[in-house]
Amino acid sequence: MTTDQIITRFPPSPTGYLHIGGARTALFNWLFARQRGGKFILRIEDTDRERSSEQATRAIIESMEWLGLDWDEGPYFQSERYDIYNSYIERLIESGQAYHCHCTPEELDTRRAEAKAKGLKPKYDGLCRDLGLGPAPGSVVRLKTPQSGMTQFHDFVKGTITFKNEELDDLILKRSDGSPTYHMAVVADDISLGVNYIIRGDDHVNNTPRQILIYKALGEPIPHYAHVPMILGADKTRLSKRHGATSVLAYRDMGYLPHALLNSLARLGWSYGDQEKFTREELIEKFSLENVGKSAGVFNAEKLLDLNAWYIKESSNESLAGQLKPFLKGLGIEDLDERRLLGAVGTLKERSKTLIEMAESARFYFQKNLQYEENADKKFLTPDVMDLLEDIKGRLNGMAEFSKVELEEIFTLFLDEKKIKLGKIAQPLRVALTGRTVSPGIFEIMEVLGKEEVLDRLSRVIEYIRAK
RNA sequence: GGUCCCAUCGUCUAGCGGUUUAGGAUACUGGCCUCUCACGCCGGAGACACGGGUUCGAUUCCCGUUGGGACUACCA
Repeated sequence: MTTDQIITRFPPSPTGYLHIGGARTALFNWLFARQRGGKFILRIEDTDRERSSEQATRAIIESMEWLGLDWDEGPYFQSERYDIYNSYIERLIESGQAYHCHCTPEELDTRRAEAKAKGLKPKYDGLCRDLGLGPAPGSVVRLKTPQSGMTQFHDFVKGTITFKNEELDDLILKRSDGSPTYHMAVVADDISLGVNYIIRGDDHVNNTPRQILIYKALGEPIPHYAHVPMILGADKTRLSKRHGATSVLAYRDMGYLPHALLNSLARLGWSYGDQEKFTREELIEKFSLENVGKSAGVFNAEKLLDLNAWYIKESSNESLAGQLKPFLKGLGIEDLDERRLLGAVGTLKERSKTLIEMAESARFYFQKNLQYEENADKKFLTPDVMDLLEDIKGRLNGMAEFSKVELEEIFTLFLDEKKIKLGKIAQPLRVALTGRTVSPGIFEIMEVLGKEEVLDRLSRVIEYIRAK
């Protein structure tokens, strides 16, 4: 049994950051390879030297790493593989499947314009096709495309797609400056790297017959194809900067968990019944090209936010604490007490949708000399709660075990004696301890803060009210 | 213009001829819970683009219309 190993690849061109559309393509390739025990290759398509940058390459790699999409081979750089492309082009010329063309771009333009004027297709007219020309300065190499018949392929998501060969023209394989064109480089790379499953955006559907023709001319086996629908912006047009955050790294910086993004990307275009949440392992196990939908979709940032909140809630305090630190640092909070951080995260994780939000909510735990928010101050730090706060302070001071359970007991007793509801004292207390009207439960906060800190903050607020 | 692809709630989607008063998620919304916020729970509103076929029966199959998208380069 010759079960060929499945080999997939992700070939971004380093002309910008990795956006979520590219990330999803990478994800699908990665999932497919991982599920089938295959190999996943990263290849940087940097043949366009004008637009490619090293910075973009770094951003792409950083994005892939952050998402945890690890590759088994590469990154390969097309700019370093010209010898390979040339050898394939030579093969094609020698076998008569490609030819040298001396038409200049200017000539082509005018002939194209003429053809268009006559209502004909603006494709290459084949002038040099049978001239048996040799290489010359400024000449290019073109593929001798069959002029009749069909090129057909089976697509794992779209089904069978057919093109008439007469629609295709003799595409250029090698430019006049000696560099390979996109189609040539892709095919040569995929052949030489053994790529046998090509999963890419459906903007490549029209490129597929051209590339298949190159495979055929070379006598190489044609890979399997799956064209996944594109991701659109909210206005249903192609994703671009004006659609807000589209780069993977932007989501990292906005405090999203990598798995939340991954999960959300997986569900955009792919589905598994009604299931919405998947672990990494489930994604690998359950992914299938058959369940990838055919139509383009709009990225739903609100849903991502909800997923993120859910994954934050599910994460361990330890893991969150580690991920939260850079965000706290961004707020100027550093060198913090590890125990308190862990406790803080524990109280905040079920009420934070992003790590940024969590960091902001966590501030009060680490700040000395809290600023009381103006409205909170006015509404809750009033003279009539002074006595209650004093009383509580005394009781807390007498506590040996400063835990949530003990605190609740103390308070139950206190409220009972004073014949008041918790609501009466909870908000003033919250403002005293956090400076704000919104926070985790007051007993949780007190436990995390610890007895000493709580007493400090109470003393301070009592002084503050008295001084008013 | 030509070629190719696509079309279920605002959005992501389930549905693969009858089991559907079209299900889930999110967002919106009413209520409950409650020390604030959030979570959670219960409920509401919200979709098969249109027109022809095929069929006993179409959201599901076929054709057309409309609408979107992609490609059409010596970009990738």
